[in-house]
Order: sequence, then C-alpha cells, then structure tokens
Amino acid sequence: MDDDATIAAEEEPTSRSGKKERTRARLLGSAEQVFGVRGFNDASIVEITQNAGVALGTFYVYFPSKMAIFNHIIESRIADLRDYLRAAQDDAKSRTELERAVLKAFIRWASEHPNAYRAARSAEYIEGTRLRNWYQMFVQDYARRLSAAMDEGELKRTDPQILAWSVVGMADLLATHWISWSTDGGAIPDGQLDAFLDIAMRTLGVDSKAS
Amino acid sequence: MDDDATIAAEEEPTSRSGKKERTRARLLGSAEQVFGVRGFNDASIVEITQNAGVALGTFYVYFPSKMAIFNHIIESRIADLRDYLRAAQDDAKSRTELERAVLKAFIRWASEHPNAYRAARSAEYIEGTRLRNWYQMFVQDYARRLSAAMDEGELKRTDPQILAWSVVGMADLLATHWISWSTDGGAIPDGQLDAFLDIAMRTLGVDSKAS
Amino acid sequence: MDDDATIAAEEEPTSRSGKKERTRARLLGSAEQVFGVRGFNDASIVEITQNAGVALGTFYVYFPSKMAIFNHIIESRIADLRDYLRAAQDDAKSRTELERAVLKAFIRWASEHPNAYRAARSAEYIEGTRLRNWYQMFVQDYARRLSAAMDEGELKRTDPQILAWSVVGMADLLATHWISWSTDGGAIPDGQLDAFLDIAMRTLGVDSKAS
Amino acid sequence: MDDDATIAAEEEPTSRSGKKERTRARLLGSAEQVFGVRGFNDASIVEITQNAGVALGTFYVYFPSKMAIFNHIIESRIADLRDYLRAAQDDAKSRTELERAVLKAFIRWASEHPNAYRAARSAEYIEGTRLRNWYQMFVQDYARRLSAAMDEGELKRTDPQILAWSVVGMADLLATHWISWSTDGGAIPDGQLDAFLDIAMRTLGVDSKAS
DNA sequence: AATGAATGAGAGTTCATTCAT
DNA sequence: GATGAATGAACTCTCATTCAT
Repeated sequence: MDDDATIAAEEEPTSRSGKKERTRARLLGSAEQVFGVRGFNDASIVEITQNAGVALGTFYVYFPSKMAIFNHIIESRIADLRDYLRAAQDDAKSRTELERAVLKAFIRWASEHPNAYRAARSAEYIEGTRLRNWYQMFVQDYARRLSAAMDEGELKRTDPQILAWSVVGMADLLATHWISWSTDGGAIPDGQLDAFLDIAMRTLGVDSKAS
Repeated sequence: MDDDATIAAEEEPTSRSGKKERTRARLLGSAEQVFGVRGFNDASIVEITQNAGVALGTFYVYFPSKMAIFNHIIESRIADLRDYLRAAQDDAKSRTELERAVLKAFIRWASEHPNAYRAARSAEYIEGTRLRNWYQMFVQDYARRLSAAMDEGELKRTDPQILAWSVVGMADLLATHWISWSTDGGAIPDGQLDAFLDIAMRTLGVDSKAS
Repeated sequence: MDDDATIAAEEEPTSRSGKKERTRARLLGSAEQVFGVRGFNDASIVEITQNAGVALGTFYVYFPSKMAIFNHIIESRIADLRDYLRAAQDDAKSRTELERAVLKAFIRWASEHPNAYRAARSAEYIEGTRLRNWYQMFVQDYARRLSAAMDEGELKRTDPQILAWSVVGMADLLATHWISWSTDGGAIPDGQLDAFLDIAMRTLGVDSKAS
Repeated sequence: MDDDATIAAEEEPTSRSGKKERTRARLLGSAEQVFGVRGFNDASIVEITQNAGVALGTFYVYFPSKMAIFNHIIESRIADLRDYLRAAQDDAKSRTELERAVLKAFIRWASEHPNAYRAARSAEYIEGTRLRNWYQMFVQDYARRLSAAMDEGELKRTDPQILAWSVVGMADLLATHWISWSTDGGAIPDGQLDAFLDIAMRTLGVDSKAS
C-alpha cells in the first residue's frame, strides 16, 4: 500500500567462505535494515528476503523464526557495544578521559548502527523477546564503576544507580535524536557531541577537561 | 483530537444517565491498560473489550478504530502533563524550585499513569500514529525556557537544546525504570527521587538548594 | 468514508392521520431513496433512519427487517405500475394507441420513481428477496395480450413470448438509461421518447400512426 | 486488467509446471461461478476458496482483493465478447447477415458464460467497481455502426442511439431470460433464437432474409 | 541448500438486529 | 411508541510458517 517498494540492501557479506555464510549474512543485513526502518511488527519476512535477494523459504533455512533473527541481530550488536566500551575503558588515561570515552563509544556505536539501535530500543515493546531489558546490565555495570570511583574519591558521592540511569538516559535520548535527525547517515556535529559530553561530565561530577 | 465530548452540553433528559459515559470510560481505562501491558500491536480489540466487560462491537460505537482510541488516550494524557507542568511553573518561587518542580511534575505524571506513559513512549515505533514525536515540543519548550534562563544569568551557558534533550532523557529513563520496577503501583522512594533531582540540578547548573 | 453525508429526504407523509403513519411514511420514503442511491447491500439501516429523521430503533417498530421494507417498497411500486398499465389500456382506442400508451405508462412510471425502479431492477441480484423475478408476470401478461392480438389479426404472427421479452427489454434498458442520465430529475426529451415508441411499434409490427 | 501474465515468458525451468496456473485457473473458475450464483456482495472469499479446493489464504497469493478478481473476470470476458463480435462482423457478407451474426455472437457469448454474464450485468449495482457501465461503449459502437448503415441507405433512418439501446435491451433481457431458464447449461432452442433474430431485424429495419 | 506455493489462525472492522429504558 | 446503546456473527485481508519439489 504505502511501502515505497523495497529498501536497498547495504550490508555486504563480510566473509566469502562459501555461499551459505554469504546468504546468512545477507539475511542478517537485510533484516537489520528492515527492522530498523519498519519496526519489528511491521517488518515482514517477505520484505526481509526480497531485500536480501533470496526466496521466502530460504529464510527458514537459516533462522527458525522472525523472533530468532531479531534476537540474534540485537544480541550481536550488543556484543559489539560491549567491545566498544571495553576498548574505550582500556585506552583511557584519566577518570575524565575514561568517562568521556565511554560515552563517546556508546554514541559512536549507536550512530554506526542506527537500525540496530532503533530496533534494540524498541525491544522494550516487543512481546516475547528475551531482550526487553537488555540495557539494564549496562546500567548496572556502569553504576558499579561509578560506585567504585566514588569510593576512590574520584567522583562526588551520589546514589550511583540513579546517576547511572541518568547518564544513560541522557545518552540514549540524544543518540536517538541524532539518529532520527540524520537519515542521511551524516555524523553528529562535533560541537553538539562536545556540548553533550561537557554536560554529562557535569552530571557525573568530574572536571570537564582536567585529568 | 478525535471526538472529545467532555463538556456535557445538550445531553438528553438525564435518563440512563451516564451509561454511555461509563461504558466509554471503561473502554478507555481498559485500553490504556492493555496498550500499556501489551503495546499497541499486541493489544487486540477483543482483549480491550473483554477487559472492559463489553462486547466486541461496542468498541466501534465509541471509537472508529484502534488507532483512534490510542491517539485519544495518549493525547488526553499529554494534555494532563501540560497541566501538571503549567501548575508546577506557576507555583515556583525560584529558579531551583521551578526546575525541581517541573521534573517532579513529570515524574509524578509518569508514575500516576504508567500504562499511558509506556504507551506514549512506544508511539515512536507505531506506524501511522500522529504521535510519533509528541515529546519533541516539550523538549523545545524546555530548551526555550533554559535559553531564557541562561540569558538572565540564572543558568550556566550551554547549548540549550542539548541540555534540554539531556535532562529529558534522564527523566524519561528514570521514569521508565521506576515504573517497570513497581508494577504494584508503589511510589518512588523519596530518597531516590531527591537523588535524581539533585543530579538534574547539577546537570542544569543551578544550585541544588539555594533559592 | 466516501459517503457524502446523508441524502436529503424527499418523500413527505401523504396522510396526516397520526404520528404513526407519518413516521412510517418517512421511513418508506427515506428507504426508497437510500436503496435507489446505494443499492440494497450498501444501504444501511442507520442511513435510512437518519435520512428519515428518526432513531435507529424506530425502524424495527415499523418493519421487521431490511428485507421486509425493501420488499414492501418494491411491491407497492409494482402495484402502482399495474395501475398505470391498466389505466393506459382502458383509455386506448386502437391497437396502436394501446401499445404506445402501455409503453409510455411504463416509461413514465420508471422515471417518476427512479429510485424504486433502480432498486426493483437490482432485486435480481439480491439473495433472499421474493422479488427476484417480479417482471416475469408482466412479460407473461404482455405475451398473452400480444398473442390475443395476433389471433385477432391485429399483429403480425410471431412467437409472442419472445416478442414480449424483446419489447420489455427495449423499454427496460431505455428507462434505465434515461434515469441514470438525468439525475437532475429531468424528463425524457419528447423526441427520444417518440423515437423509441416508433421503433417499438415497428418491433411489434403495428403501424406507427394508423389506428 | 490487473495482472495478466497470460503470455508465459521468463517462466522458471518448467518444474512444478503449471501448478501455479492451475490454482489460479481454479480460483478464477470458482469465483466466476460464485459471483454468478450469489452476486458480488453475497459471494465470500471463503466460499470461493472452498469451491476452488484451496485454503483461504491462497486467494490472496493470486489476487489482491475480491474487487480485483471480480474486475479481472468481467474484463477478460468482455475481451472475449469483443473478439466474438469482431469475428462476426468480419465474416458477414451482407447487412442482414452482419446484424444477425452480431446478435447471435452476443447471445452465444452470454449463454456460454452465464455466470460471468450475470456478474457483468450486476456490476451496475456494485459500489467501487470500474465496470459499472461497461456495456455503454458497446452500445455506442453499435450506434455508430447503425448510423453509418443509415447513411449508406442500408437501414431506415431513425435515432441511431435509441435504436442501439433498444436492440441491446432486447438482446440483454432475452439472454438473461434464457440463461436463468436453463441452469442445466442447455442451449437456446433454435426456433426461439431465430424468432428473436427476425424480430430484431424488424426492429432494425432490415429485411429478415434478403442479402 | 533453496525455493515459493500453500496454509490458516487471527486481526480489525461493519452492521442488522435486540432490548432495557 | 420511541430510543439508541449494546451485541456478535460474519467479512475481508495479513503474514509467519510449513513443506513438497
């Protein structure tokens, strides 16, 4: 009815170790896109397969259900995020640098995979997925780290849980906002990102620039 | 909005008085609940009507479509929020008090109508609703107010847009968190709310306690 | 959806012997109009009652079902037609005059009650009505009369059944054509009516003008 | 003309050869029958599919809507009629022969596809079809041809429009009559058809037998 | 492995009819 | 008698999933 035909696939197979992997990768890429654009409910297997350039039945050769591929995509992107965050923490040389780097990593992740991010956020409203609260563990980890930093006197003492939820909330809404404002895939203006990071540092109670 | 006959005017001779209103109210209450629990897509008219204790067809006596009742519920709750916020601003005697009151009003609103709030948040993922970005105008208003406060020297100067999105993000995620943690309808522990408000004041750059 | 609101009622109560008759007459008038414009299936009781200016439930005070009022309307218009035809035959002074008068009466009847005529024609496609073949008896009567006229040497001998169906077919399609071409209620151009009658006389095999 | 893939072109390797075509044909056949017997409104997709021996959902693999298959059936039968008429005209050697052949072709077409003919006639009463007045162009063509014949002195001069509507009306009602009288698929008694043709020739004003 | 025709449960919506007031 | 809120059977259409090829 009002679909403007199919969405052009973007994700190309990353490995060329055989047809199977390539088809699977195409399905994953297509599904990420379709889920991101249409949302879980309005994404149809027909559109995912057409967008992937395979037949409808082929979908079920690789994935047992719509829910399964959805979970798979989100979970693997979450794993990516974990990597991004770990790397950010490893490279940091000071508390300020660390906190900035962590938030930057999150924002970068979200804007590099806008469709997955959008889909992941929507998981909260999807009946039957095991991912309804996937971000909670991130918040918990974050709270633990903030708590430790407070113990070490690097952060003003506040309820670390509330602080963690607050900062994640900030980052989450800004990421969403930026993503939906730049369908052109454009990057986030540096000034805006810096403004956000400065605000976040203030929220956390660390010096914006000092080590 | 769709069909608000809130102001009873040329009502019939008060016979069967309020019957229609009662049924309508039951449907609205039921739908708010079902939308909140299941989400728009997984909410069915059958469940809404059964939950309301009326027959399927009765739904269409009061609302022309599933989308219409959804929009109506959210829009009328948004109107409530607007009232809450206006009242909060009217009563405030200082910048700090005002900003705290506004955030408190928002949190109170969200926790008083958890299902509507959940549904309103999910609107972002619902194809065809005119409410996809309902909160944007709130953020814009907020940003404008912050900007004015900065002009008057009551707030440290920062990008008011980013600041507004940030604070709204904080409040949004915390409200969601609190709501989902207290399905029993329990209130938010005072300590947690205060902790949040203190953090938010820090984010905004106003003194936590000073007038 | 694409209804242009309600159709303005036209038929006014012909008797003023009490409210009951008036309401009944309004319903009949409204229904004739709605059936004519929308067709049996797309005519709804709601529209009929609104158009009549009465409440939905009132319909069932006067008529047991949608089918019942439909049958009633058509049957009473058919009775009218019978009267028209009888009168035409009574007044005729010659075979030619009689046949012309009969066809004229039919055309007049159809164009005076276009909605009823349209509805009556559509009865053929309505499941469950007892009026599917109401015009057959007219054709049979017609055939009998033609047969008698042949016996008396006033008409060339042909299969009277086929001749009757033929002439009725001509009149039927022309009436339909004229009706749908003049939604303005305009009359049939005299020239066209005469042309038709001349053709019909030729078909019947009587002199066009001679007595 | 919704989606005619009549001309098999880039068909797949002829495996499961014709399975799709067979199912499509069964649906078309079933639908033609059900539309003919029940009429458009009282025909249900359930009955069409059961009658075709396929599942409900299968219908929508082949046709996007009830309206679409209806239009398709009627339009393809109308195309047949056009072919019949063209062939009849091509073979005729005289005015009389031509006019008789044309009417015979029409009657033959109607009686060979009684359900489609019934359905086509009912289109007049179906909201939303683009076929409400499909027969008008035939009448117009007919009128043009009659007018030309009058110009050439082969036909007595009369209003060609009225004459065309008249003769079409005759043929139409007789076809309908014959069809509904022979549900057994029986042919039209030769005598009756000839009687009709003689009458029609008289109506047109051509010699019944002469070349 | 890959295909795509076929399936059928389930959804939203309509509307003739009923009945308490 | 008149009303109109309430009913629920029936309808069209969607789409995740299955399975024979």
